[in-house]
Amino acid sequence: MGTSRRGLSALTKSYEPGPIEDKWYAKWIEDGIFKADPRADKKPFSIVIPPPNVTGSLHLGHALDNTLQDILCRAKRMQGFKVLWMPGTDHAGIATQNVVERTLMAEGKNRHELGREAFVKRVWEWKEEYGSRIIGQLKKLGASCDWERERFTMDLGLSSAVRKVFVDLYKKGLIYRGKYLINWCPRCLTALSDLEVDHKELDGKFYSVKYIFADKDDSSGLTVMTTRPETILGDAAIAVHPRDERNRHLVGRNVIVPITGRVIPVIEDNMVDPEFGTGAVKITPAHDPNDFLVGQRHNLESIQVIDSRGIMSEEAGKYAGADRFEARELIVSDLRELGLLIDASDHRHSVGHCYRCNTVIEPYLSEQWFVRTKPLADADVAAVKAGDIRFIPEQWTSTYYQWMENIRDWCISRQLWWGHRIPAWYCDDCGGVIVSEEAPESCKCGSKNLRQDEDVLDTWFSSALWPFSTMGWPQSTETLEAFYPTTVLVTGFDIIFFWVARMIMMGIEFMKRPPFSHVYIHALVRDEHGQKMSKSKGNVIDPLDIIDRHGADALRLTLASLTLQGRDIFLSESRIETYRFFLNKLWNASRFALMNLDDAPDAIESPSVDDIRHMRLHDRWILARTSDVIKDMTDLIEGYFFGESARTMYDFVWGELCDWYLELSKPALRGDEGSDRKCVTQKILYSVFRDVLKLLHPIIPFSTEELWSAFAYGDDIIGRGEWPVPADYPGIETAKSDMDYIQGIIRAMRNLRAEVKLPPQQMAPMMSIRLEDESKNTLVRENSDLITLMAKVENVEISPFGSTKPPKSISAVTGEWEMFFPVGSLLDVEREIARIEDELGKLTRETDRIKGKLDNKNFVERAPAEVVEKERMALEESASRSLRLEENIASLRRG
RNA sequence: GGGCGGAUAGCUCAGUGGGAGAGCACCUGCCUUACAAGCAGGGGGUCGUAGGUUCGAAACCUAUUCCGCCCACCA
Repeated sequence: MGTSRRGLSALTKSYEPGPIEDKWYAKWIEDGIFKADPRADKKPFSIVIPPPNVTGSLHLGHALDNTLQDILCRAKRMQGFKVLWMPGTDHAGIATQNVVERTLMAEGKNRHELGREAFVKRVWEWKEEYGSRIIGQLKKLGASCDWERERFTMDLGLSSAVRKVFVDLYKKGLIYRGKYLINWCPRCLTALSDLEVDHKELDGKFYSVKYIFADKDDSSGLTVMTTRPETILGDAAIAVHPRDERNRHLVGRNVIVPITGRVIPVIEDNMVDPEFGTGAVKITPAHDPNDFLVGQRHNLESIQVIDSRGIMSEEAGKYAGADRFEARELIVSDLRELGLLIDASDHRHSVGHCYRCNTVIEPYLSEQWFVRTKPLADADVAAVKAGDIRFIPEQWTSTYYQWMENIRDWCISRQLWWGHRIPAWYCDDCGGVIVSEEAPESCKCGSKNLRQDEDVLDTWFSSALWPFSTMGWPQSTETLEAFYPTTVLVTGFDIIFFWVARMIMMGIEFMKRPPFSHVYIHALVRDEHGQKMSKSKGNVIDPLDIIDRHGADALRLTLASLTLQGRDIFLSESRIETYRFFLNKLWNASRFALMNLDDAPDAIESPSVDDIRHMRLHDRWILARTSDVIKDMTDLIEGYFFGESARTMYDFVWGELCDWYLELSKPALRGDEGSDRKCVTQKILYSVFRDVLKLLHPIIPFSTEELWSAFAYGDDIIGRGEWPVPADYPGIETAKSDMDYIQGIIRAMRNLRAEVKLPPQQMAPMMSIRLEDESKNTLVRENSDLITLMAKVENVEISPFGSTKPPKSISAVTGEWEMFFPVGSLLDVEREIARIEDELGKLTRETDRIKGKLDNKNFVERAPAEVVEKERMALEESASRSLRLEENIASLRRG
């Protein structure tokens, strides 16, 4: 007996995550296993992290997103890929500026007192202090990013990429500047893109207002309906539909705007729905997006009565200085007094809100920069249609098309201080505009009075470049060469338009290739009742708190298990416990195995083909099932079936390995030391646990790593280990159906025991069980005691019948105590040889077919290289498989 | 208005043509030398509704109801 080198004594009696996790994370970093080597001679696999906001603290969305990415990266490393997982953070313009402004406010200051330069400096300081917090939290989760490559969207390199992209698009005419009606947040005091507006249904009033005709002798008028009476002050026309029989006679007449007394024309425009309301619409070009378009078509004046702060402007006359909502009330009451308010009915309608501060958006006329998106979007739709980009689950494809095909120009300028300043300069002398990557010395007119545009870019502009800007673009780098395009993007559906679509846009435009071939869209994490988690509801589960109490592995396993394609995740504490219990089960099963390997020779190994002779049914069965699970897991990971893969392991480890194999292996393990039976069982434990730990490692890296080291499988930490390969022992396929049969019988017997209330540990001399088939033939008669049964499974006898399903009926009779239990079978050598030979035949025919194909000159020369390569690999594979099968036959004959 | 998803056990959800399942909760019995964070057994569902296809439907088709989400310029 060799000295034990296994770490049983080091294993606590139950699974305690705390100290293990920090220890292993430090070791992984020290060993540099997360580093991506672009020069490695391996197939590439790359992911760029969805950069969390620097303001952020790890929430469950991040936890899920990064768990899934980590599972993929770790599995791919084990499968022999060179893996790059690119980490970093986003400067998150408005969000970060708001946070820092709040800290200023607490000091009784505001950013304007500080001035732009000092304020931006202050944000940088804030970023240096807090920006790394989320990175530390990702490490807690176990994220295997290549941290040495960490990027920030406002790094020097990324900033120069931003300027280059801006200038290029400007030169191509895809970026322009102009005065348009945009979404404006009166609190943040900046423009927002259409996407940054949240539409919410609100209860409001629908006011019917009378506009008197301007003709001196006519005191009648027409009625229009509005939800925003305060904009009456900015009315420039009344519009009706050209084919509206009810109203078309009004066209050409003039009406008097209530309160202001301004005289405006009645015009015709297709935008009006003749069926809706009175069929006549007031047109306020400066305060409504539709009206703005009508105003442009008819060359109407834009009268701005609300300013950037949402306050009525000088143009609003006596209402000037009032808040827009106050003004609404005042005007309604004035209209009522004037007798011009016909009606005010309740009306539910959708109102835009700022996605950052929830303030009601004001359509606001101002000078902004835009990206002309239509020409870019066409190529992006084409890329998805051509299959260059695949959405998983597929249903998101149509969502993407729908948006891309109806895309509108993207307002990219923001009136903020934190962000990438727009690289445009204005000449105070000639009024010219210079767009350039670097600050120009002077204007074309020779003037040096140049001012840079005050605005910064939408934060999503820089994140749109993330997949290539982080890899060093616009320089050409080894990293880009090796890892662009990335393999898969993993993110939530909430940023498909904000981010995914725009990355595709920029990737195709600047790299000529889509930035990723797969987009895995995962669900939202909600609370156990399906409610969105929010601080106000008090239903937030903090992942860091979960990690503290249950460990990162428990959280990761829970999230992975609940991730089923296309379905939201409802999370609760009790659910996390379920999976923590699993970790404990795995832990204790490992302790059991280690205990029984402890007296094994040091040089323990996997079972060999010759060992099959000493195996019992359950031995062959567990090897077969392990092989199945390896194959399943490989496919499931490849297809992004996270929930299914976690479930597969859960069910296999708990329901098969622990519940059945470990129990059935006990008699052999208690046998004489060095006996063939004991030795072969030890080999099986050794090899099955090795494969199980490997398969679980991507999902629960910390605990598997700890167990791996306790098993002393090798000096290599598990992250460098290879992905397991399905073993091919003779006789294991038939073991599965035979085992099914036995399990059926055992379950039936336990059932019966419970029904007749047979105490545990007690033999039942007066009871036997008779199992019958459908024709009432007695198949099995057995004493019901479980221990006896186990002993019987151990001493297998040859079965006279070949049924693969348990008998239909079972009845208990009292009678003589009779032992007769022909369960399962020993390996039927002749039958197994015949089966293998049959398989070998099929394999030979397949080999011949491929050989023929490869001998065909046309095929080799004309077919795509990868197809030919695939066939070559298939040939190699089947050749080595034939060899294995022949060895198996030889071994069976020897035995 | 357009699009998408869901409806299966008390709860949360698997199950893509042939025995209705898991976890949690509940009941019964067990501290059996890996694990009481465990083991064994059990109760509980006309698979939203109505048609259709099929020898056979929880699954496929059609219609319908309810719930959730996304998009959209309904003044």
